[in-house]
Amino acid sequence: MPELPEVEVVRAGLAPAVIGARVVAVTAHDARALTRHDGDSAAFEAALTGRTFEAAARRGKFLWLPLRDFATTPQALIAHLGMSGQFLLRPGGAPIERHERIRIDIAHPAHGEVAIVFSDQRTFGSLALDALVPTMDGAPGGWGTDAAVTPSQVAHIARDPLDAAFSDTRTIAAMRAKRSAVKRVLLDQAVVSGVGNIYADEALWAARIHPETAASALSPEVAARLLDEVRAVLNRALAEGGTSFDAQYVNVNGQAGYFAHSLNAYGRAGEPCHRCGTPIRRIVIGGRSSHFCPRCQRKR
DNA sequence: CCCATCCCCTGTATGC
DNA sequence: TGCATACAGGGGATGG
Repeated sequence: MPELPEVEVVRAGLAPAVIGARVVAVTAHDARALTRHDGDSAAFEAALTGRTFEAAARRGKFLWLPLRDFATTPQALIAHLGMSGQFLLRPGGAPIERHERIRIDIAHPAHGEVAIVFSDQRTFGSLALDALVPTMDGAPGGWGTDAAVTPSQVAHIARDPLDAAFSDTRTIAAMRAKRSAVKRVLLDQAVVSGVGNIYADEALWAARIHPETAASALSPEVAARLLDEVRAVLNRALAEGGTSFDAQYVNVNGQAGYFAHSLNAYGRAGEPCHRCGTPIRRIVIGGRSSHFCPRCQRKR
């Protein structure tokens, strides 16, 4: 479940099940789900078995579960869901899922035996064990953790707009330093994280900005308004459990979110704009489809 | 730095 | 009906 709201739904679902739980067994069915891991499947299984999860954290679209220290370098199990990754919580011994890639059997002091199933149709998602490194700004690494660390693979990812330590001022400056189309800049996880193709289109529609506008051409005020709309749409989607078009995008219990009903631009090519009735247009920017209202979102 | 292109995969919808 | 093609919410690598 790719974008921030969907990933946060997963993080929040995992947290109560995994915090304080000990890994009893790990089964990596498919090595493609370990492309981020430095080592083979056997090494991953061995390194994770016996460890205890201490938290469930997230920054942007990255998730990580910090592991209780073994008096070595602090580590976390890191996950990126890619396009179609899912974490499903199942009873211990539950049958294998259709696109199951990795299974982590845990024992929780209160909930007993649970299987964490990482399932992924398109295999762009992956898990890894990664070292935790200090954050640049000394603030907590992300949602769900007080520790000022992130996995090394997350160090280059900007804070997301729902992060308490997110800086509007710095993000606006970073956006305006780019001459690329604002749509591309919203998708650049090193500038602002957590925004994907759906919510970029929705925020631009709400802010009435044409997606091909150069980010550098936005005034500080307009950039600030765009950022406010990004935050607003992420919060609304989160409140509705995320956006689900099909069975790929579900929470840890396999349930879909409701935000698809609230979309104003994404996937609505040819349908009337909810503000002015003009048909929504679809163009390609940076190889990704972009949906906008040609009347409300003028290029200036 | 910026940009376009390609890659990793599987499944579904669409057009011929 | 079969077959080819386009497209899908991600990110990273590469070459110009």
